[in-house]
Amino acid sequence: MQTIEQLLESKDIRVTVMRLLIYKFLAEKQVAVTLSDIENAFEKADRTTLYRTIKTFEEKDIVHQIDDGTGITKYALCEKGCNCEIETDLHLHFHCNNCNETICLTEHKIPQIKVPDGFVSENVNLVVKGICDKCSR
Amino acid sequence: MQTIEQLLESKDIRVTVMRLLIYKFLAEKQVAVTLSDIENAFEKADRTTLYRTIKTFEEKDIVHQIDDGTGITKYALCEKGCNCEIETDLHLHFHCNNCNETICLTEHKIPQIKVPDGFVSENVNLVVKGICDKCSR
DNA sequence: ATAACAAATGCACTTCCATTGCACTTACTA
DNA sequence: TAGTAAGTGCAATGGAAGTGCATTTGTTAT
Repeated sequence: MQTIEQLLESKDIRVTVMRLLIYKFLAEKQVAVTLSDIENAFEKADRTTLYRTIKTFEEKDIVHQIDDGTGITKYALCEKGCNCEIETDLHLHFHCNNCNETICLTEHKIPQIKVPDGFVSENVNLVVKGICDKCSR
Repeated sequence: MQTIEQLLESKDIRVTVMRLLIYKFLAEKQVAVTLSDIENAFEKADRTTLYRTIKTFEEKDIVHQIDDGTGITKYALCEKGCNCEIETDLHLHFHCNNCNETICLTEHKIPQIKVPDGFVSENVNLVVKGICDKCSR
């Protein structure tokens, strides 16, 4: 079990207090979060810092960006072994129309999508919308 | 073959010059367009009018909204028989990373997606990104 | 230890798109 | 044809993303 510090270092990310806090925040959350969510959780920190931290995490494949169709980009921690940069590893996201939360269904891989001749598929984004398990109970 | 006027009337949309023009514009386009695209095509018209016209069309299922991940919402005319409000009729969209255009692949239905127990799927949004046939030649 | 440098942070500002309120105009209806 | 409802145009707002620059913090080499 490696510490967060070790994880960050292994990804060539300098360890700072802010980054540790943001990482922990993301780790606690089971759902994808918006920048505003993070902002509200860290009222003392500047939005720019949070923004750039997330961008750094994204570049280094610590978080991945999710576009769930709400118009606001969300972010979620990559799971161990999540190779979100590799096309074949893409998982789908579930957006709850009730609680408005977006969840990574990591174990649900996206089926191979056929595109017409001449089209080259590089990337697939699949969002299922509906009611999540918490809300459907 | 029904005229555009008849189509609009059948959907309870009052026929106006502006609406006819916007409909024709959308019909000519083979790709999904942004509000700005429409705005540029009708420099004399106000942005608000275009915006609200599109929203009206959307409510009446004449156009459907596409979120291709560029952050800018696009719109495309529903094909005849396109029941975009019905889950099983969802088609996928292809976004070209080169020319930045988004195309409805109407004939490509989205495969049935399985979600975990407790989750209720109401809607599926699938965007494939890559290179379109025009750009890959 | 500390000077020097690089990276991280905070503040202010900008841009872009979506959306709304209100006044005015156009189109249907009695 | 007058009255009313809907459509349109102008102005303004708001939210989110992104950038420039000064300041602070952390790292490295002397």
